[in-house]
Amino acid sequence: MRGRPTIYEDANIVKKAQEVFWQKGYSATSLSDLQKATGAGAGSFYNTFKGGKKEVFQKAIEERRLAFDAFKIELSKSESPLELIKDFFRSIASAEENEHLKGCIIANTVVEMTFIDENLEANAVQILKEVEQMFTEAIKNEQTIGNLKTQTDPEILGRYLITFWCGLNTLRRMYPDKNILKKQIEMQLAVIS
Amino acid sequence: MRGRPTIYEDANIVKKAQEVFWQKGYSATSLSDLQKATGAGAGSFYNTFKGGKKEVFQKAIEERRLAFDAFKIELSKSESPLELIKDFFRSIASAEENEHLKGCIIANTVVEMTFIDENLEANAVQILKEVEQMFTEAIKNEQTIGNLKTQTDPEILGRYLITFWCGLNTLRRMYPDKNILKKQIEMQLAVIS
DNA sequence: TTATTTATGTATCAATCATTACAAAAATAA
DNA sequence: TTATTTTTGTAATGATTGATACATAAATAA
Repeated sequence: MRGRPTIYEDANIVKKAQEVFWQKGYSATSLSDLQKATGAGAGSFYNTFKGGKKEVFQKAIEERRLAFDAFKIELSKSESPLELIKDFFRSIASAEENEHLKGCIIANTVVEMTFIDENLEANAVQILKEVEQMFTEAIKNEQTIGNLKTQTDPEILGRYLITFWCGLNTLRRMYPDKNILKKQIEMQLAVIS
Repeated sequence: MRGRPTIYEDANIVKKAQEVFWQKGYSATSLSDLQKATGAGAGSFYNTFKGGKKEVFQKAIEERRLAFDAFKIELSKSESPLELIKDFFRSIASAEENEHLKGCIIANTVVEMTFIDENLEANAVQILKEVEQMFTEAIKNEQTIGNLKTQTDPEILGRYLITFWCGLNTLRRMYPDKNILKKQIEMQLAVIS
């Protein structure tokens, strides 16, 4: 390969940019913020991402989708997928305060982008729907096996969990407190049993 | 009273500005947006609100708090407060698509302002906590009277409802569909019975 | 070595940002 | 009428926005 070697790798820029977007959202994050966070100047930045700020944001969101996909694979290998999902919720309680305040970047994006950018909005909604689908299928399977008392439509229960996930996204900011969150999470998970 | 008469009344500017903030949030709303929406030019605008954009936003949020307070008074007069609260949730389902996409301006603000403006954030969180408190007390009363089967701590159930409220704020955008929302709302309200 | 290619750093762009300055308009008080 | 007060509209402010232009650095291929 010819040419001056790359210092600022794409993946690393996206990773650093994601951190900023996660905290401040899309609109409130300036290119100056991104340059400070990634170290890359305007030259490198626009050389790597012709689409500018928006493209990097999209990549940051896409990276998050991959994280969900990885969890999905873990789920498919698990002997008790629903328990894994429940533990996923439970793990929220013990997160650091800073993590509570950041919340879920996908849910944040749905709220922020509604009248701002149709594509970014639809993208984020789609990811949440995929997560919901993951919940729904896990519940459906457990019901089929006979591991669940509740016979409520798994579609409703899946939506219940994604609604909870999004509600938790705000509740964590209201109460970034381990004990409060833990109690709340256990209470809501008990509905799926 | 001396001086040129006011064309753009404070309350009306706030009302029109609120509509824009509700849709686009704080950061993505420019003063140009507000001037277009309110009709008032920079002169009138800064003459009325010395604090500029931020002050108008605060006033818009405060107006929303007043709406909640009005509901609280209605609640105190009602013979079945909990049922009124439930109907409040049920009424969400039949809102217009545009209303779904706007969501709850307070919940939106909590999400948007976290790392942007400490005061606006804390303000919005406080309002959500007051609404939660309203839920909690209504539930507590019904339990005392003996109208509720569930003996779960009313504090937990109040938080359950505010979590649902915030979750719904995102779910409505995922599914701005009357039937889907209605089913979901009934299912979640059934927990409080 | 020399030509070519790619990445980087810096200067700069026009556009927009929130805000201020200020003169004219439009009312009342004297 | 004239002085005073307040609101309004417009022009301008300096700062910041996202993005581009371009020379230079730093590598490989010929």
